[in-house]
Amino acid sequence: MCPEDQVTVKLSDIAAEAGVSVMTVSNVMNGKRARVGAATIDRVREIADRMGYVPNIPARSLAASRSHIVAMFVPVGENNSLLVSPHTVAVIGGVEQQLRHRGYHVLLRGIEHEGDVAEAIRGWSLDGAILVEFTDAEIDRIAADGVPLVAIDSYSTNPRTVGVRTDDYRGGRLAAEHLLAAGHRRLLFAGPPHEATGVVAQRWDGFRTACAEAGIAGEDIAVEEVLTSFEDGRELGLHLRARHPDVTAVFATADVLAVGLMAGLHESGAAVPADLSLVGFDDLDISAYTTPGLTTIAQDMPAKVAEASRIILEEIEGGEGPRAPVSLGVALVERGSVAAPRE
Amino acid sequence: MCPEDQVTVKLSDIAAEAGVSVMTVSNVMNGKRARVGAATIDRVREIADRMGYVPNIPARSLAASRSHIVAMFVPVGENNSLLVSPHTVAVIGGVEQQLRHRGYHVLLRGIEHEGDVAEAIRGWSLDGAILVEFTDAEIDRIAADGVPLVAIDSYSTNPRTVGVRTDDYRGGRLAAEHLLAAGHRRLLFAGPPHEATGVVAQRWDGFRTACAEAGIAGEDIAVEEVLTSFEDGRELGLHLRARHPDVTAVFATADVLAVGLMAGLHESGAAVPADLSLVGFDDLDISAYTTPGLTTIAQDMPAKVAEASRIILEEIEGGEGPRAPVSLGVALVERGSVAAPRE
DNA sequence: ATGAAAGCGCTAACAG
DNA sequence: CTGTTAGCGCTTTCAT
Repeated sequence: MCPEDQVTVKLSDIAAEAGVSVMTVSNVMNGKRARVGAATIDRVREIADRMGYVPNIPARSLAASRSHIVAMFVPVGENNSLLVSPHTVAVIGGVEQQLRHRGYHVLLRGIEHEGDVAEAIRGWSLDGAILVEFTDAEIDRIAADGVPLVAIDSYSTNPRTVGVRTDDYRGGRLAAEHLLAAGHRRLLFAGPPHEATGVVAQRWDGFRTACAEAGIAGEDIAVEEVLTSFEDGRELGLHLRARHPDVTAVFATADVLAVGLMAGLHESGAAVPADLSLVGFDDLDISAYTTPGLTTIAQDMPAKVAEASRIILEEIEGGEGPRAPVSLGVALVERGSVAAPRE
Repeated sequence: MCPEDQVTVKLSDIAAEAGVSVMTVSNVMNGKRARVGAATIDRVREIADRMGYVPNIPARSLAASRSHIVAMFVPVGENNSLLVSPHTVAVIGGVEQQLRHRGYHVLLRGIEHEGDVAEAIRGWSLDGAILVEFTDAEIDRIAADGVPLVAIDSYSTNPRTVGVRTDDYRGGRLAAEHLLAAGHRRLLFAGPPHEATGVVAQRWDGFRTACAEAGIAGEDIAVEEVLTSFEDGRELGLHLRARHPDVTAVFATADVLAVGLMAGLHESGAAVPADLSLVGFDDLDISAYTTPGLTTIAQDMPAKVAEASRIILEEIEGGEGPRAPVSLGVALVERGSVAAPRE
């Protein structure tokens, strides 16, 4: 199918054909235009195309100790595979596209043991890596050196990594303010343990602060620690009214959780938003599909992907010096799950 | 952190330390146990650990023209990134885990142009590749040679690929039989165009055949061509009763579609299953969360992942000869979206 | 603007 | 069981 179906065309083949040295061809192929005459460039290009040249990536990586590969690391639990959350999926897919357009490749790698990260970086001569779904504590312990590391949704202060995340504090505030504006005073905060992840801690902080400004003390906010899953949300929903009879509104730190909550509430005979108002976080696709639609704090996923890609690329291609973490904007998306509290 | 923090420990360093040749170390590291004495193995192992040896993957790939890399190729539309469907996500995540445990690595690669596949295979010295979300027509055109290729959900007869898919024909039958058993006679089949993908063609075939056996001719089955998306399903749901006043049951070829349909029907004032029964396909997580729960044809995703991984690995490690495609089982999952037709 | 030499770290193939 | 000899295809460095 290809023009001249040589099994393997290499630089030296093109060099011979063009009557130039291997180095000249290499320079042409790598766009080092300053080092080669314009006429030569065109001729070499044409010959390479005609012969169906495909660069050998391992050879390039070995010689240059630079791979043009960026790894996406995702921790794997004992249970099973990776790519659990829709959020992670969006990040990985988006970053792959950005990097591909800039000539980089994506290695997808589940991490079982600490140390796998550093090992992979050395073994592959990675140009950079993006850490997804790691806890702050895990990121704190990362010791890989000399390679740009972007950590998604991290509040770790590990100086080797730069964090890219949503403005979670502001998101927490928005949720509280919206609920308070609707007239609610008895609130419940539902999410995973605060200490584990900075993300949740920030959302709690924003939520609590807005409440405090409205005269509601932190101790007066009910808190339920639940895992971020539909099932855990549903479970909580089933017993919510029994456990918190006076609560009139819930802020769940993730939409999956909120959607599960809604299902559990329905099952238990409670109506949303008539009996209980609900605000989620993320703005997943499914949040528009529930009945009622879920009012939620939307993350700016395209921006997150773009920033993560931009930073890793900049750091790889010459960037240096310490760099501040990036926080992306949030916005309240009103659907139908919030109303005034029942009298 | 590592024992002796050499920047780069290579085979020759270990060889020198152990007083053996580089080849011996190489053999030890690659588990070619037959070629090395037991005592030597232990000693070399110990030294390698102590020095913190990490194999250089590009070097290995170059020398062996074998990369231990399996690519996962996903087509990218003009629109944006890859990893769209939950289904694809599960496949990629699952396969990554299986391969990692067998010492292979996963390159995730969006495909923009035909030919990118063959180019990547050559350029990376890939050991194999898995094609996800390609249409049969696209797979027909793939010309890469000499490398095992597994195509997920493909009915292409391209002899260079081996298909791993669900028993879609049987799934179509199950859906029809369930609806017929509930007493429905006026059915609607909703899905993307049949010709484009073998998957849909098979489901239609099974559906139609079961209907025929019950005395319902193919012409008497209503058909709506819609894209596999929530929005398209919703759109259809909104106008369904107007367009097909006598239809009492719908088979949608995907759960996302079915869930959208359900939303549209609700909006239009139609009740599921009182006014209209609904069967989906896939058994996504969300299908358990709708109200009512969606009755659907479940795919055996773990089996799909396991088979795809097993086949690619077998083919890489010595397998040869033509191999038959694999079809995984399906099962009807009854939730609440099917009832007897209204009189 | 172009080329020659040297070697990246590893493995295949054969020799002992 | 172990060692030797040759590269894999490319880029670096330095010369011209």
